[in-house]
Amino acid sequence: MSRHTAGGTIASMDSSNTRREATRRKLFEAAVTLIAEQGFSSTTVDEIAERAGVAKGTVYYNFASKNVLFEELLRHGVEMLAASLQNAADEVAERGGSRVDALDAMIHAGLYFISQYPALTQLYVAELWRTNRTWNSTLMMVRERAVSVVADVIRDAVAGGELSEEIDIPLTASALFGMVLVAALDWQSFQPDRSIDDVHAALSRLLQGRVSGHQHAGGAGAEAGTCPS
Amino acid sequence: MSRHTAGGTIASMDSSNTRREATRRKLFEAAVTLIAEQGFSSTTVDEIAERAGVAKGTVYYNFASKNVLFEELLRHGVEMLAASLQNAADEVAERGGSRVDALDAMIHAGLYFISQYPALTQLYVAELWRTNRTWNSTLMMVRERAVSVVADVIRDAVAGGELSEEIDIPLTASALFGMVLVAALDWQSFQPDRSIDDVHAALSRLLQGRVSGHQHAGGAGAEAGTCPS
DNA sequence: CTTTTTGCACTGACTGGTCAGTTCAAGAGG
DNA sequence: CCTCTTGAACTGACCAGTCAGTGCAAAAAG
Repeated sequence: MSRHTAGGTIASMDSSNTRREATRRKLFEAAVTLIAEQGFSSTTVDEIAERAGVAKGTVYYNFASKNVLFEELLRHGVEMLAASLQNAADEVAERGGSRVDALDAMIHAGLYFISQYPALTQLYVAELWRTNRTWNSTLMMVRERAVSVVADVIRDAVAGGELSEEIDIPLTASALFGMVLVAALDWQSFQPDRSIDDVHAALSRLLQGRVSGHQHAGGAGAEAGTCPS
Repeated sequence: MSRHTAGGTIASMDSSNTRREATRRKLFEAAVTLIAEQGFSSTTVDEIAERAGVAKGTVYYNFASKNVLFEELLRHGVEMLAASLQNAADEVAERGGSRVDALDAMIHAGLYFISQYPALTQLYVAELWRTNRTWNSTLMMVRERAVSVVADVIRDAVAGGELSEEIDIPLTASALFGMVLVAALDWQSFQPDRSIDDVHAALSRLLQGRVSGHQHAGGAGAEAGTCPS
């Protein structure tokens, strides 16, 4: 019989109240910053424990291994990001905005997320394209989860005629994702004083093709030389 | 004593066809793939030596330490990339193309470079935004070197009236860089069969604002450029 | 009410293994 | 003969994971 709470099953789910859950959260927080700074391999479990203010044994009481701690961290993080992006898109849809507006809102949400969790973002970028790593499948899933939110909106926009049918949906989603990712990391690293709206406006401008002053007036040659055929 | 290596950095510059230089190149090649796969910390010097087909002692005869080997690798790699981008831009300029054409050519050159040196690219992405690392200043320099090539062309384009004066040059350069980087890594990782021109066309389309089907009146004219099929 | 039991959550010294870097004598090569 | 390479043995630091033990609050027993 479990002496604590009535049902053991529920007790383990019950996230916010238990002492254990608080410890896990502290460990996540400690791990994410340390790993973002130093990388996974050069971050020691002792460091994580110290930063979290617990003993090393506690880490192993709460997570099966350093690897498992990291995987759960990745999963937890990407759920937050995906939810945040999805939410931004949904809000625009409810308000009756277009899909393109939704994409724009997602860029804003992405920028906001990165500004809130810069360490988590650094960490993803650093690990996402690495091969031969034990947690590769987790990383795959994580990437898919994030990019597909963007791809879905693009797909809807194409279906609704808002975007050209000729665009390459997965590639465009990736490119968009990368654009926001790298621009945001540079923003955070090198121009942290700029406002999010400022950065957002710059990216929007780039995307909407309003970068060029006199568009394609005479510049039809933009890719004339590059087309193979 | 091992000081001959430290002092011999310059000496090794002039001798480009010595036996030693060949060994160094083999070590670079071995190191870049291993580190891209596993990360710096979890790649051992023994592994690098084995992959390069030399003895461990040789590694330390040629490089002062594992760290120094890595730093020289980073420098060497970014010089190749910067030269490649610059070259693409210069060729367009010589042919009398516009700056926007030069940007487009740089995207192509970037894609090509990444397809040629995927491991090097992975490695940069993984390390570029990391803080608190011994070789941080090297990384800073490396990033600056690469992005500034792009930024310079954008600046010229703005000065020449080809691009709007309202664009944010450094941020746009970063965003562009990130777009190509992430799209290329996804291409290599998940759709390696696609041709470079196909990927290039998709990115050009995204950039030129011709993604949207009926948004900008100006974009309609050039729509013929659906090169891939 | 008090005493005892139970077991969760946590502790931190310890272990066994790994790895960067060293050393050096014996070649290889040009 | 001087530069470069080999290969193996060695050192010492560092680190993931273990385990015997502690503290505590709630439940059971008295």
